[in-house]
Amino acid sequence: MEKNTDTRLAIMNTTYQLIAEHGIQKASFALIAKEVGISKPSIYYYFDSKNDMIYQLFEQFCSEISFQHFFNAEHFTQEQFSTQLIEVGFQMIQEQANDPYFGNVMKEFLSLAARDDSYKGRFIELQQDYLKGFEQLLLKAADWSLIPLYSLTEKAHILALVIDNIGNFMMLDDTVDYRNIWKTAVQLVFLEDGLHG
Amino acid sequence: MEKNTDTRLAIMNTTYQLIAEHGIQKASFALIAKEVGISKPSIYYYFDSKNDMIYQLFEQFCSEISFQHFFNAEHFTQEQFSTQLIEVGFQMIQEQANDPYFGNVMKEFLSLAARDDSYKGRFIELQQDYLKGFEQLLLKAADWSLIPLYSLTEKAHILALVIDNIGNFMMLDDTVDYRNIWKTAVQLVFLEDGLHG
DNA sequence: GTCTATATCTTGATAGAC
DNA sequence: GTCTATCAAGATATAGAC
Repeated sequence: MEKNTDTRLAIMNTTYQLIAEHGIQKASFALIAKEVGISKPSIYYYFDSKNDMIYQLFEQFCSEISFQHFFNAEHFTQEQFSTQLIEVGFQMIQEQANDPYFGNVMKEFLSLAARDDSYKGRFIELQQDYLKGFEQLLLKAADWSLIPLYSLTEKAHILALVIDNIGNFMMLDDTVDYRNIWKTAVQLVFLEDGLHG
Repeated sequence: MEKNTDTRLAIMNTTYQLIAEHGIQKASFALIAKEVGISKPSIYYYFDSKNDMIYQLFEQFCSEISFQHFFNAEHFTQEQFSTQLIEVGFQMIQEQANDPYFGNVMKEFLSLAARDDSYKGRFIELQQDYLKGFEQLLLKAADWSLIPLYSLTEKAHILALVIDNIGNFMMLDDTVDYRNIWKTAVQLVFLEDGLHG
């Protein structure tokens, strides 16, 4: 039985928007059904329960914001390393700014993760991907003698913290030049006369 | 009529914990009353509605995490500036780590703020306090020629993003040395041969 | 696949006695 | 101030016809 029909996609897309607008709890099957234009019990043909449906949405959400999705180590060159790192950060900031639902949905999933270990575990994976991912990236830069090994891990984590939190700050205050913050963060990490043991 | 009784405090403290454990929606008046050891309608003697009560808790929560609460510009000296900044950050990290409910409650309020402008407005105030606060702090350091004016605003914002997000990351992964990340971030900002125009 | 009808539970809130 | 009793609304989920 093939269940990846248009109806199923319509339910998931509509739910994504309704979660952003009203939160998970208030995005009821009644509301979703009304918005999609079907009856409430029809949703149960595609999903076992509301929990099941929310979790499938969550899995899809996570796969689209992985470290690898944005930062591919193979695309970095010795000559343009920091410039490329700045550019990829810009793309990430832009992509999240272009999806008006992204921030709200993220906040909903984060509050879910605070109380549910399934969600929490997935977020831990995601976070460690970013922490380790930036570390691998800077190690590559160190191989090319672009930065020293000293404090390399801490620098990687600073970049992870900054790029991650820019999205949160953007939601509340859009008068700040976040691209410039990211650019400065990368430049500080790649300073020639940087921190030394 | 004096309503700041022990019962009122018990209700608020219990609610704070229950929100951390079950989220705002599932922290029902029935559950709160049971936990406090009173009947459900008794809560209405102290609060007009659930919204009223949650918002009062939110106001108290916000006042306890203001920039001024941690970073008082008058306590910084020319000789020990960066060391003091590192130390105050350590205290902030420690204080949040000591309250096991803090992170979860914060996530709940953030998801509320995504859909309610009253909450959102208060969070914007808080965020701008931190952004402006760090900027004022670095301006003071610049007056003392401890850092150049170039990229000063961006550096201040980097510090705000890092210290704020450390709390979020700590919740998911406690194997990372977050104190060292903060220390490195401050050191990068205060590098003698830093960024220049 | 999609529907109508309905069961069951939980919620925030009120009435009114003491 | 605190209680018992109760209401109306909204939630998830199921039964069963088409």
